[in-house]
Amino acid sequence: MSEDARQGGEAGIVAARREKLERLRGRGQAYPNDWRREHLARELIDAHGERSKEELEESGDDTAVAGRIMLRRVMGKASFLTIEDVSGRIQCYVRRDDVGEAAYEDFRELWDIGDVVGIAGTMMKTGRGELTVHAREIRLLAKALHPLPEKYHGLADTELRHRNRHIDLIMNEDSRRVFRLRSALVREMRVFFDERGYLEVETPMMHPIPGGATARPFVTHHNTLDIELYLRVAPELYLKRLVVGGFERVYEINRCFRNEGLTPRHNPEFTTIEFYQAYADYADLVELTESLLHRLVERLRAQGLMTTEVEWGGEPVRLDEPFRRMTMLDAVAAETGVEPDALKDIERVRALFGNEEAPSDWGWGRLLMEVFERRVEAKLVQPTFITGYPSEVSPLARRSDDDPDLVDRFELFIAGREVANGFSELNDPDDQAQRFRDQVALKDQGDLEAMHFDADYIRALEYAMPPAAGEGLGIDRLAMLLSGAPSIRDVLLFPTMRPVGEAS
RNA sequence: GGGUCGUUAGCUCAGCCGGUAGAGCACCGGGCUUUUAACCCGUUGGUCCUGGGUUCGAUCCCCAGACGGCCCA
Repeated sequence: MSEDARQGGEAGIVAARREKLERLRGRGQAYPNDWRREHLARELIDAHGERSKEELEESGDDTAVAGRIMLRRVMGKASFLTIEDVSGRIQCYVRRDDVGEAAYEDFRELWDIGDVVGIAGTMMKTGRGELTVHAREIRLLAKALHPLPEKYHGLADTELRHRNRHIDLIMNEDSRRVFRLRSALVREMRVFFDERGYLEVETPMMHPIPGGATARPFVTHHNTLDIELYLRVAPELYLKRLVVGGFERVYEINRCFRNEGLTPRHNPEFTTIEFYQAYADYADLVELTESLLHRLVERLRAQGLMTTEVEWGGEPVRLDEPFRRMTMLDAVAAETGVEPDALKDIERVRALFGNEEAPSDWGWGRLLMEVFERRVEAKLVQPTFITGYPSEVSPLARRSDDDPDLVDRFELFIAGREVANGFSELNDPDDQAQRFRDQVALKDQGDLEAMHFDADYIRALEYAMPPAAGEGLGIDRLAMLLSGAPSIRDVLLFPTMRPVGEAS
C-alpha cells in the first residue's frame, strides 16, 4: 500500500480505493457491462421468502442479482454481503470453496461497501431463516471510490442530503419513498384529467411579458432577438388563449419560476398543475378538486406510498372526508370576532392591524386579504375551501354577479398552507383591460410583484373566450402534505442551494 | 433584509469551570466457512467552519464573516 493510502481520513480511503481500481484495471475491463440480472431482490423474496430451508435446497433454484454492497460480514473463508437494488435488499453468501480461491482473494482484497456488484448462485436459507443467494459466481461491476456514510444512521445532515442527493438516495429509504410518492402523485393526476377529457399541453416557459400571477419574475436575454424574456411565473394566460382557441379543457404540469426568497415552503422553481374548463364556474372546480384529492389519497394509499396518516401540529388531517367550505369574510369574522357585515367597512378592517400602521395606499380588498393571511391561514388545518375573494387581489378572476368588490374565486387550504387557487375566469376584455391598468398603476408605484399590461392577451379575449373556470394546484405543496415532509426541499430532488466554496 | 440556533474524524455524535480532543461505524493489519448494524484483537485518521480579538494559554469567551435549520419581513 502506498503512503497516501496509509494516511487516514477520506483522502486516504480514496487513495486506497483508487489503488484497488488500478489493480482491477490491470486484469481487464474494470467497468464491464455484460452482467445480466435475472431477478430483483423483491422478486426473490416474493417467490421464495415463504419456502422452507429444505424446500429451497431441493429445488436448487438459480438466480443472478446485481446491486450495491450495503453491508459486509467477512468470516475468514466465507462472507455475507447485503446488496441493494432498486427493489430492496437481498443477502448473498460467498464461500471460498464455491467461488474459487482467486475470486475469493479478490473479493477480500478489492471489494468495499458501496461497490456495485453482480452475484449468481442458488437460493438458500440460513440457519436463522434469512433468504440468501448462495454465490457461484461474483463480479465487481463498478468500484466506489468514496466511502458511504455510516451504515446505521445513514446521512442525516439535511444540508448534505440536499447538496448530495445521490448519497441521500443510496442511504435513505424514506427519501426514496418521498420521490416515488411524488412521481405517483403526478401520474395519478394525469390519469384523473385524461379520463375527464382534458388535453395536456405545453406552453412557453419564456414570456415576453410576464403574467398570470402577481410575483417577481426572473429576467433573461435572447441574443438573436435582442429582447428581454421572463421565466414564467404562471402559465395561466397562455392556457386561456387555448380555451379561446377551442381547446375547451386543457391542463399543464410543469415548472414556474418566481424570484423570491427561499423558505421551507418556497423554492425559486416549483411545479404546478393548471387546468381550465369551458362552460364551468368556480363552484364546479371546488367539487372537482375535492374529488381529485380524495382520489389521489385513495390511489397512493392503495399503492402503499402513503404509509402514515397525515397530521399537522399533532392533529390528524382528515383528507378522505368532505372538505369544509367558508367565505373569507366568515373566516376572518370567526377569528377576529368582528361581524362579517362590519368587515365590509375598510376602517373596521384597518383597525385589525392594531398598533401597526396599515399601508395607506391599500384598498379594502388588499387589507382584508392581509388580515386573512396573517390571522386565519395558518389555522386552517382541516381541508377548507375559502371563497369570496376581493377583486382587488384577483386581477384575472370574474367579478361576482351580486357583489362587484368580490370575485368568483376559491382557495383550498390544508395543514395551514395554500394548496390550490381557482376561479371563474374573467372573459370580459374591457374589465380585464381595466384590471391590467390598475396593476400597472401599482407597478408604477413601485410594486415589484404587480402585473404588466398584456395587450396581446386582451386581443385574444376580444375573440370571445367561452365562460370558463380554471385552477392552479401546487404539486410540491401537495407532495409535502401527502409525504409528511416538513420542507419543500424534502420533495425536490435538487432544491436550489447557495453555492458553497472552492470549485476546483 | 432582521432575529435566533447550529457547524468537532469520511459518517453519526460526545467533549464539565478556558489547560492543544474522544466514542461508535467506516478505513488499514490480524483471526474466524450460516453471519444479521456479525464478532474478537491491534492501528490509522482532526484547519474543532473561516478570520480577527481577549488571555500565559481558546473547540470553549468577544467581534466579524461563510454555510445551514427555524421564525419574522
